[in-house]
Amino acid sequence: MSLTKSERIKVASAARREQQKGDLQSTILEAATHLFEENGYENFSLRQVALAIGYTPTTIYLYFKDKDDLLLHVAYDGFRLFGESLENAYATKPEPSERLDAVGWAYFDFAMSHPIHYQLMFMQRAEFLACKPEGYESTMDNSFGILERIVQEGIDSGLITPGDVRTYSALIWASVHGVVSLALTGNLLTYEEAKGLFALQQEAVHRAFFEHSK
Amino acid sequence: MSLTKSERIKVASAARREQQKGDLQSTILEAATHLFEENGYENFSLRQVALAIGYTPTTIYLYFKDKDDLLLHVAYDGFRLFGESLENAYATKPEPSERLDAVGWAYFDFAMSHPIHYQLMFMQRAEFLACKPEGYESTMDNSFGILERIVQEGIDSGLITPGDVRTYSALIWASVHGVVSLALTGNLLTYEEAKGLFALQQEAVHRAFFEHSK
Amino acid sequence: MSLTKSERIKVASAARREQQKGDLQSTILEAATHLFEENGYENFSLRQVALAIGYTPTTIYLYFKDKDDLLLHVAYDGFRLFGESLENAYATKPEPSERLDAVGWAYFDFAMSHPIHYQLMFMQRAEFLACKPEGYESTMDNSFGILERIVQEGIDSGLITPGDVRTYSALIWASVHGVVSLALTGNLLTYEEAKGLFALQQEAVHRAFFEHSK
Amino acid sequence: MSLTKSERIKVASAARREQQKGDLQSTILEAATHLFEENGYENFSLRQVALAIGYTPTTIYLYFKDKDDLLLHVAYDGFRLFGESLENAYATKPEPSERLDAVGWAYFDFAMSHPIHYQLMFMQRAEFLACKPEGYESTMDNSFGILERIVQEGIDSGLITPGDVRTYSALIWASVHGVVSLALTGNLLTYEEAKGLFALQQEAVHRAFFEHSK
DNA sequence: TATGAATGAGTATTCATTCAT
DNA sequence: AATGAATGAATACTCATTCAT
Repeated sequence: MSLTKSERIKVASAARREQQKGDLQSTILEAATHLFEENGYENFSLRQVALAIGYTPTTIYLYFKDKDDLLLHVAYDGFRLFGESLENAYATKPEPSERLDAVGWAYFDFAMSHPIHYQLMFMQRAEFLACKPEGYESTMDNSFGILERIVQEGIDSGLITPGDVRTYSALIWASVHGVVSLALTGNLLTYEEAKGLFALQQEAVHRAFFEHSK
Repeated sequence: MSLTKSERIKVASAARREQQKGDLQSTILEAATHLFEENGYENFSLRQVALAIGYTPTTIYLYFKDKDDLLLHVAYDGFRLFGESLENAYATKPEPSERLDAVGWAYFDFAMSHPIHYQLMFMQRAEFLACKPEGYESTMDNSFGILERIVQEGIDSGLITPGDVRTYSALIWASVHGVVSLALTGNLLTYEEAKGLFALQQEAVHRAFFEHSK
Repeated sequence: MSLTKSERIKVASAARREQQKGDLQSTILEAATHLFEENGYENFSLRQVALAIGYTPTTIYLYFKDKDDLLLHVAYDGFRLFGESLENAYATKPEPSERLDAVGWAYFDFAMSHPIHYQLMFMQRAEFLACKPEGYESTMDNSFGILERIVQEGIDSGLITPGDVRTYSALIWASVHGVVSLALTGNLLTYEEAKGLFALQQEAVHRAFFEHSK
Repeated sequence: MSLTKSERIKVASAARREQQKGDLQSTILEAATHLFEENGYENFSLRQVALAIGYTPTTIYLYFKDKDDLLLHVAYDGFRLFGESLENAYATKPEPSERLDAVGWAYFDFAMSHPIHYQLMFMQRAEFLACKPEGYESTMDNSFGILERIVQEGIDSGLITPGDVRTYSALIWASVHGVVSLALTGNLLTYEEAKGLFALQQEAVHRAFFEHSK
């Protein structure tokens, strides 16, 4: 395009403001999330976010400390959604075994429908797991916590051989993360293959932990 | 130092040429690999590679199509080393069960001692798995092939319940990849924790596949 | 901290208002002076001043025309303090010769204990000497005036060879300024060296002007 | 102007190359020096230098490490010229006393005809005195050295009371620097006033050091 | 085979300032 | 009297890449 930088900004600037219902912070966050999912981690830039919403790059600094802060918020929106999905899945079933199953599939579904997000959260910037931007609850702890809760429930009800809850949970997590992350990188697996694999993985986890429940 | 970029290149240019025994392609590749492991994926740049070996950035284009091509070769060196490690491990044992164990630990060791490489190969640019640069054999297929070979041997000798070899192998791979990739991202696990987890994972895999071998 | 700029302002905004006894103009000026002495001329910014006192940058424009105006006032506070120091030194002694000595050392001490200020006043923005912001008396004239007064007194009492008072004063000023400004720039002299040099300079000035007083 | 950034560059780019006789390094340095003298220390920017010579900002980095390195070279060109002027003045006279006089006026003349340079060298970035970019001799040491040489000669020939050569020299330097730097900052003195003052200063220095030579 | 010279696009960030409220 | 929202311009710097030689 043969438009000056400022011209391009003005054009975009015209087309905005109507969609600017909520506050700008949300607008930025949405745009950022969208662009992030479109361009991936490496090509994500503040400038593009600004351009996309028709504001000056400077403006973003009024709502987010810096690029990383914005990215952290993008990630955290993922954590929240992720946590909610798992929580919902957990709530749909009464039994530890079924719960593990449901939560597992919720995990899988989240990863498959928000692949870029999943990668940001668990593969590229996993250290975000440790930060909590203001106004957010630590949903990650909750997410992993669900797993631990289920395992504990399993042990309490005699379905799972007693052992270190944290280790058990980590093992389960690693299992599902393995399939999922393979599925997400490099088109190694089709969705169907990934699904089939995950189903087997789930079975294996169940067999490993709930064997004597039969 | 207060040296211009071009000056710095000249300085480096002086100190080279003697180590330039083999052809330049290898020299570049080695330097690239080294710098890549040092700086990581995001901070890897052609200029630094050029600087490191005392050549102009331009020169690199005589041997590699572009940055990505160079990176592909870096990855492939990883695949070759990876393949050899697994192959060696395989060769040390006669039994399928032991072989799976040995190969698994070789896998773990490779990932832990070449974390950046592992991430490039299997997490960041896993699509490289599908490309084969000229002059390379598809060593990846070989690597995954080892797994398939072991599984097939297990089935043949009646230790593993017959089934889809490819699926079985993928399942095993996903399991180990899960622990390893968790261990590599974001300081979520210490080396010791990762090792412990991997041991458990190995056990689980064995139980799942070789259960009736006892 | 991961606080947005506007958030940080709000936080600061909370903790203020109690210290805001006098009018805001003074508060701003104090903070500006402080920050200026801390960060130096080049890194002095309105935003930081605003942040420091818990007000919006905009607010500063209600009390000062622009950045330069604020800086001018900062400088003028320096001039006032400077003038007072010299005046005090002058008052401590009855004799022209002693007065010159005392005033000289007051000059030196001011420069050494307010180096950033001295540089602003006499080296970076010496044109400020010519401006008088509203509500200020031209204290600079007073400062230089002291010198002229002393010289005049010296001439009147026969201690100094009659001559152009203004020129004599300028000469003296240049002498002390020479040592002081060398001492302030670039770590060329230690404090002790500067002090020694200044003492010699003072002697030279005395010899030059009060020679026949003995 | 309503020109795109790249358009403006191209326009300038057209008008160059003919003046580009020597190598680009010199061209850049000249332009930098010119712009520096025009805009002063604070408004000196790499972009403008690039624009001025019709090259991309990037190009400058091929010849200078960074902004400061360029500035250092600008300063050093000043030091060289300065040193040569003093050296020449020194060479014109056989006698210490005359030499001091000649060198003093050379000093004054340099400062008056390269005011911005003088400020960079001795007032803003006096720490440059300590650095020597490659390919340059430390001309500053030489410059101050001339002073010391003269003083030593004066002592040797019995014209100057024996004493610490370095201190004597520093004292003289401070004296001339005092007048000069006053003259350069803030339009406090006209050229004529400065000149008159300097003449007096010179006299004073002579009287102080060569008194008994008569 | 290799270089030297140069580009163009892009990056995050900071600043003084304005305007409507 | 003070703010919130936003701007526009600028900055240093780095990168992959190309082209003529």
